[in-house]
Amino acid sequence: MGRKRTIDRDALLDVAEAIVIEQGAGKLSFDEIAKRAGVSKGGVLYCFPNRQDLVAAMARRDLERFDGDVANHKLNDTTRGDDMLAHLAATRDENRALASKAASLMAALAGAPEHAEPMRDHYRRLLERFGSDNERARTVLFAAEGAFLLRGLGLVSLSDEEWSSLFADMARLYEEAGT
Amino acid sequence: MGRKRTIDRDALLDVAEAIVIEQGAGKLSFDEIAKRAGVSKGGVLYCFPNRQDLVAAMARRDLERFDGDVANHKLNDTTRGDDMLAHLAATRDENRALASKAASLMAALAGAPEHAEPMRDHYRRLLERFGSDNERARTVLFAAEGAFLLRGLGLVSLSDEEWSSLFADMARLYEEAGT
DNA sequence: GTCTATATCAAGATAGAC
DNA sequence: GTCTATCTTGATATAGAC
Repeated sequence: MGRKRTIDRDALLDVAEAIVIEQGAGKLSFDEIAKRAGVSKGGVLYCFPNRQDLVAAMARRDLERFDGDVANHKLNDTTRGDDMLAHLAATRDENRALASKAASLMAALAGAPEHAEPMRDHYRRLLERFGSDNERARTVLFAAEGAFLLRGLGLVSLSDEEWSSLFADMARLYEEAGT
Repeated sequence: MGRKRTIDRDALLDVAEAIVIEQGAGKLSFDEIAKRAGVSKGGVLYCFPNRQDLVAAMARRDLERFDGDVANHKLNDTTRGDDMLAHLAATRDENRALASKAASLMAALAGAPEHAEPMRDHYRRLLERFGSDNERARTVLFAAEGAFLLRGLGLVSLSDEEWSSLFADMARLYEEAGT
């Protein structure tokens, strides 16, 4: 067994994710992660030197998952391979618990310029891809993100029907502009 | 002098606001408020029994100020007394530092259902006023809030021109739908 | 190189003195 | 009604075991 036993970073992220989903980002602590993961607090801190790094890692993993969702929607859906329609569909279908966690993470990262870089990068790419030559697309993008964030933060409640028709309206706006 | 000397809650909120603007909501502490306001930490905690109450009070004051801004835009502007256009104009013109603070507070309140009530109320009223019979208005509202939040949280950067034209597009969308 | 145990320090909160 | 003293928790740093 030359194989070194190392703490599974990804498993720690799973645990952290569960805590955030259950109790919100505010209740996320190294102690709690350590307890649930069955390692020492120091072990957790060896993997993630501080809170911001931990949150940033969670956000990064989340963004990758979301990009995967978008790619799936591009292939399987009524999006006809259109990037924006796939993005809207992925945002619309995001699981509520995960959306709430994502919003919570974004909030936790704000004001930590250093660690928010993956997040800023995500939005930079979105704006480049959609917004540079198409003003309407940019507006639609902000509408989707606004709805996603406000629902995720628990600041608005929308029924499933309202949610669907909201995103349908966004898609309509986007497609009309392309005409 | 039967007049009891009481700590000026509003002055404490001013101090807290200054800290959040300078250093972000994460750096807001009772110690710092007490030091700057020249009272004891216990005195501050007497006025605001805990962190969430403090943040909630800041948010409430903010929302009142914003409502005032909207009212002004309704009177003075090219909004022709239209509620939505006034709301868009007020959101567009929000001072950057204050917007950043507001976004920071929203983030801090999320996940504290109890204390986020004024905020949820704000959005509930907005959706009732604008979104109940007009789907397009709802979409535009989310676009404005999305842009406001993402910029406030420092996750997107938009030039002044981009910002203006984004809000111009929202106003256009809203007005077209009313036709 | 990876982790545990322990120490330190900041900040929220409480009890009770004034 | 305000302040002092103190408790507790959690983030982070360090020392050194494996």
